Amino acid sequence: MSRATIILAQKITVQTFPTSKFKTLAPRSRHAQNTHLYSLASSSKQHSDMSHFGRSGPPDIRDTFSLLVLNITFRTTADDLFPLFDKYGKVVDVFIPRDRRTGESRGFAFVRYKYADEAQKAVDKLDGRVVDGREIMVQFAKYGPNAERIRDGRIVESTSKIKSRSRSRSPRPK
DNA sequence: GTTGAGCGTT
Repeated sequence: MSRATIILAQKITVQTFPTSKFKTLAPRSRHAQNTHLYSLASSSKQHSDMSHFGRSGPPDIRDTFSLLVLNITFRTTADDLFPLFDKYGKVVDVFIPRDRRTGESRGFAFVRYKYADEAQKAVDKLDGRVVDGREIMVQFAKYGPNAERIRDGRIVESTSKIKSRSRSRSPRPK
């Protein structure tokens, strides 16, 4: 109950965790660099340290439209792509697949938009643009969740399902 | 430390 007890406890804590132990976490932090930086769940734009790995799957892919971004530089990160793509619409998530062993980028990325028209506009505006000295190619993702939505590089889903920005949240049946 | 057609994580 004395202060000496607290000080003793602090010393024990320091001895239990030597500073050398933390070096193992420092070098390979590239894994959290390119993955899922932006999600709707987190209202604020978190930084690279925030990756929802460990949770169950992708953040929130309900009614999103994925774009495939090809021919990007191997050192281009999601932090570089997000400001560029977010200018043309609401970007829900940016994901860069990486090699599981080396952690290197595979040279392409997926950018998910919330609305279809904004995604289409990003394709028109950013396809062929030079990013980090390379000409990127932006197109709708052919495979994956919204494969049936895409025909010939455009969205052919029934427009009744693609509503305007006012998406009313229907009450969830129990 | 490099490379260059392609379609993605729990």
